[in-house]
Amino acid sequence: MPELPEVETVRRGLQPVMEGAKIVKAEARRKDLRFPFQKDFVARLTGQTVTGLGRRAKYLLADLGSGDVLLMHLGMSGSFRVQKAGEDEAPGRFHHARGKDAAHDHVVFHMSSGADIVFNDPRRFGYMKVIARNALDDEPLLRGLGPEPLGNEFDAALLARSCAGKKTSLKAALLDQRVVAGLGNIYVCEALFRAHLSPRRLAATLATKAGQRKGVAGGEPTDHARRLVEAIHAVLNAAIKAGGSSLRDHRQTSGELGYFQHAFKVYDREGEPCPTPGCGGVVRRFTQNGRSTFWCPKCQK
DNA sequence: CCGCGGGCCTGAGAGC
DNA sequence: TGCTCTCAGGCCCGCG
Repeated sequence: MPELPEVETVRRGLQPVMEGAKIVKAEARRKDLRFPFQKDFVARLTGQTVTGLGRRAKYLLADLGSGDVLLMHLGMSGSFRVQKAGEDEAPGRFHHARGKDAAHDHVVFHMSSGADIVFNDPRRFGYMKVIARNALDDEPLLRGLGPEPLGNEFDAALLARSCAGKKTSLKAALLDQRVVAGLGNIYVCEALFRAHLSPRRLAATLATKAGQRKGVAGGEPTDHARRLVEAIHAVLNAAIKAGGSSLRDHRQTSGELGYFQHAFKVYDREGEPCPTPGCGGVVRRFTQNGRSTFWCPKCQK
C-alpha cells in the first residue's frame, strides 16, 4: 500500500506521541511478520526512549536512547493507529469503525506518553527490525536505496545519469528503488502523466545521446528528465499535503482517511476521459512487469 | 551485472 | 447466499 506520501503521513502522526516518550512495554503478538522477529526484538525496545522518528524512502526509523534504531516497513497493508493506553484495544473482530481486524494487530508499543501504538498488517508484507545505529550503513535493507525524491541531490541530471544505459521501461526504472527511493505504482503513474511521458519509453532516453552510456558522469539531462523531476516533486508534495491516498488500507494514525485518491489523474481511472485540457484521449490500463499501468496514450509520449 | 517473473499473505469485489 | 477468480499501494529471490 504505502508509498512515500503515506509513510510520511504516518511519520507525522506518530512523531508527537513517540518522540521523547519511552517504550514502557513492547508486544510482538506473533513470531513473524514478513520475516521472523529477532529473538531480542522486544528486549531491545523495552525501556528505551525514542529520541527521534525519521523516514528513509518507505521506511520509518525510530532512534532509541540505547543507540539502536527501530526500522519499520508497512509492506502493502500495514498501518499504525494511536490510541489511549488501555483503551478498547481489540474487543471484537472489527473495531473503531475502521474495518481493521484485531486479529491483525501484530505489534503494540505502550508509550510513557499514555499512548498505545498499534501496528496492524493483514497481509504481513511489513516488517520491523532493530539495528545498531552505527551499523546503518551496512544494513542490507537500506544499502541499495537511491536518492530521496524530495531531497536536494535528486535532480534531472542525477535521474538521467541513473537511467543511462537502462534497457527497461521508464515505468520500471522509476519503480526501482535504486534509481529513486520512495515511489510506488500510484505515484509513478501519476508523475509520468503529469510529465506527459509514456510509461513505455525506454528509461535511457532521459539522458542525452552523449550521456546514455551507463555511468557517464557528464550525461546531460534532457528536458524530459527535468519535466519528470518537477512532476515527481509536485505529485509527492501534493499527496503529503492531502495526508496520502486511501484506497484500501492506508489511514492516518488518527484513523482519518487520506484524500489524495480524489486527485488521481489516471490511477484507477481506466476508461475515463483524459484530464489534460483539450486532449480528448481516454485513460487506458495495461500490465508492465506484473503491475497495472494507467496512462493516456494520446498525450503521454 | 541486468531485467523479468514468481512468490509471499489476506481480503475485497466481480461474475456466475 | 456462496463459490471462484482476479486484483491490490512492496519487495526479495532465483533464473536466464
